Amino acid sequence: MASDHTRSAILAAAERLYADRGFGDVTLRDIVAEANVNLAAVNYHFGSKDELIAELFVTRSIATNRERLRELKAAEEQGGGRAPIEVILRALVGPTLRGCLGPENQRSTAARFMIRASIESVPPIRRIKNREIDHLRKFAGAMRRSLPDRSDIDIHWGLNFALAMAHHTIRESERLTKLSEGKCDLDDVEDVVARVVSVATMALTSGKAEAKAPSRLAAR
Amino acid sequence: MASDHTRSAILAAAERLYADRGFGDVTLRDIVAEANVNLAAVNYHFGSKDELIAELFVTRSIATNRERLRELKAAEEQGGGRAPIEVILRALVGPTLRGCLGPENQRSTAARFMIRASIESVPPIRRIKNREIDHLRKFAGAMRRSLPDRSDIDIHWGLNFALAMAHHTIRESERLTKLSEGKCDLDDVEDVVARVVSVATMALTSGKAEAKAPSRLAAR
DNA sequence: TTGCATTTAAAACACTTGTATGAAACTATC
DNA sequence: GATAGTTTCATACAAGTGTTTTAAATGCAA
Repeated sequence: MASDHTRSAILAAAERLYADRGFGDVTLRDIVAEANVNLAAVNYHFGSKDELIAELFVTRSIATNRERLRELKAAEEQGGGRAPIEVILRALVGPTLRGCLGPENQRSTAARFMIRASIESVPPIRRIKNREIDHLRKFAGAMRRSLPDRSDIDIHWGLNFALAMAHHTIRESERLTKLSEGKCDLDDVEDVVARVVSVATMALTSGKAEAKAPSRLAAR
Repeated sequence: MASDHTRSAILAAAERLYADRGFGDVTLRDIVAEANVNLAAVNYHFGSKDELIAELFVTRSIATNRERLRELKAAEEQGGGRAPIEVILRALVGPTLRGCLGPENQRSTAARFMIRASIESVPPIRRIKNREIDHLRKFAGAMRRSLPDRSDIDIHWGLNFALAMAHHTIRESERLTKLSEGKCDLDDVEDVVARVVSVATMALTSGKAEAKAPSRLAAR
């Protein structure tokens, strides 16, 4: 692999095109034209179109997952094995939201690519997402340690709702902006994170086991 | 249009195949084989493949939207123009969840088709969904009337989060079941509705304007 | 340079896709 | 029962797809 020039040109061109026009109508010929390389180069370097897409997605998502786990681990170590639920939730949804929203990220190729991946759900990407369960289990475990009085059911529903709010906000960010006539500011990512964490925390702490220590809500 | 036999056979076959295998790998030839009709019949009766898909989706979603508005209108009339926020939220997410989850619905073709439509987001369906904004605006209006002290921003975030939880739960129902090892019971639709409504209500009533009348949480 | 593996190149392959065509079969009306 | 309009059918079409092939070029080591 002398220079990797062709290979990385393909990756960059593919990510750009997919980000702009979606997976549906970008062909290998579009990609190689954009990258100024030969058509056969894609199959030579990646084996198939699907493997190219998979590599693009894996690259971006392991970065996010690593950041998630880093934040989670740091929080649990600092709390002696038990992190506050808000911090856990922030570690869960923060990296994803920061990676896709925000004034600069909105225009970054990587961010737009990940939004597309979240919207269109093409087979190679779905396969990778299915392997994400082990990753999520770590968060379920941390949440259980943080809220030992809550049932497993509640924990999983809270996890589900937290991911729901984060992913849906990313995926439908355009519609939310239009619906609210620009009032909901998606460029202020930390505000979005705080809102999601706040609601998810309420979901997890309200009701049954609330008596002992009504956890402080995440900052507005 | 003598009998409509061919036309409805195509619709039924298409919905079944799309529900089972997704939009990605179902061709017109698959559909006409399943329906036992001629290939050209699809273009004759529907004009194009996209229009066939659109008709399938429109049929199902106007039913849901009508039910949503019916519940909303009934609630507002009963309350003299102001319905409790829980009831509004229930009208928003109830019909959708009931249409896609539940022990029988899970296996109904229509439900599985709508889940697919929610996951794959193919162009003709996306076009229709984009026209849904006016519909959602009616709910935003009702929510504003119900919670006059909340800012428009909060209202729209609440609306966004409610839809997020409902749609994500539908879309990722399989993963949630796997992740929770079957503990989260998605067959009990009314429990799911209650959970979503409860969390969304908290999102909309906590903090700033909570003082006056802390709304009763939706039943567990 | 010579030899060898890696990389690029052009072309064609094999196949699937949605759609269009034109004739045949059918249905209902006069 | 002939006719006009509708529906069905077999088939062809045209375009586009990812992938393969075969050969040429390139880079690197001996």
